[in-house]
Amino acid sequence: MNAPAPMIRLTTQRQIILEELAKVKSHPTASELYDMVRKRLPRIGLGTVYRNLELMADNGMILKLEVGGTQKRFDAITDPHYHIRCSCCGKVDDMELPIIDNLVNTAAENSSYQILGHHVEFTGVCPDCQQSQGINAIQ
Amino acid sequence: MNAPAPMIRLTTQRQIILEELAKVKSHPTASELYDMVRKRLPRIGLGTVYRNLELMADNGMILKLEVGGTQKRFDAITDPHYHIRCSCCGKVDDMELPIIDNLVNTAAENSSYQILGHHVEFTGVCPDCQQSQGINAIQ
DNA sequence: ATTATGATTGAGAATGATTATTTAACAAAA
DNA sequence: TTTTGTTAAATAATCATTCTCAATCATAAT
Repeated sequence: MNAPAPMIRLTTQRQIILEELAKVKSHPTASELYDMVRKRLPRIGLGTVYRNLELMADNGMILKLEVGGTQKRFDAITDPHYHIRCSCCGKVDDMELPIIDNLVNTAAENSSYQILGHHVEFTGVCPDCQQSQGINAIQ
Repeated sequence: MNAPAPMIRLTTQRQIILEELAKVKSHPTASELYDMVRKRLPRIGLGTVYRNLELMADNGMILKLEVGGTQKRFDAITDPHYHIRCSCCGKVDDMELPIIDNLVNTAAENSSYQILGHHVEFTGVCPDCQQSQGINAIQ
C-alpha cells in the first residue's frame, strides 16, 4: 500500500480510460467510466476499468476521490482542489476555492498523527436540483 | 430524502445502540456497533442496527460520517468537528481544530450551489501505525 | 380487558460496488 | 521460436448495505 508505485505501461485500454476521463469535467464513477469506454472498446471488462483506475491512481496519473456517497469517483485533474457534492442527486463538482495549505500545518500542531493531506468536501444543492426542489417544495 | 425527519420513538434497541455509541470515543462502523450491541441484546439483527443508525442520523441524534474508506462510521457527538483518518489502518479520530465557519461563506460566494455544510477530512498515519511502519520501513 | 392499527423487529434474501481468481492473449527477452 | 512475464477478459467471490416480510410490540379506541 505504501510502495513507491511502479511505472506502468500505457496500454490501449489504459490510454482510452485516461482519455475518456480527461474528456469530461464531471467526476465519473468506475461504472460510468466503463460505459464511456465501452463505446470505443466494446469488449473491455468492468474489472479492467477498476484495476486500471486503481493503478493509475497509485501512480498519480489520476485522482481517486473518496467522497461521500457509495461509489468512488475519479478525476483526471491531479492538482489538489476541493469538491462539492449535491446532497440531492449525488453529483460532484469542483470547488473554485484555493487550497488552504495552512490547514495541514495547524493540523500537524494539534495531532499526534503524521499528517499526509486533507480534503474538504462541501455539501449543497446543485442548481438543477434547486429548480426541481422549488417545484416540489410547494406543500 | 429531504423531508424534515419525523420524530421517532426510543425503543430498547435504539436506546442501547445510542448508549453503546456514546460510550466510545472511536467512530465505529455499523458492524462494529452491531458486535457491541449484541453483547447486551444478543438477538438483535444487523438490519435493525443499520436501520436505526440511519433513522437516528436523519433525526440529528447522531452523526453519520461519510469519510473515506469502504464503510460508513457513526458518532454520538453531534457538534460539528473535523476528522482524521489513518491511511494505514483506517481508524478515524476527532481533530482538535475549530470549525472554519468562514469556509461556507467563501464557498457560497464562489459557487452556484446552495451550500448546506462542509466537512474536512485529514489523512495521516496514526501513532500506532507510525511505530509498526518504523519497523517495516527498514528496507 | 379486548381489539384494531400501525410501527418496529429479526431473519434472511437481494442488491450494488468492488476485489480476487482463472485462464487466455500478448509482448519483450533470450 | 521458445520462454517469461504482463495484461486482459470473464466470471466468481466478497463485502457492505438495503430490502422484504412475517411476527411481535406499543398505543389508542372501543
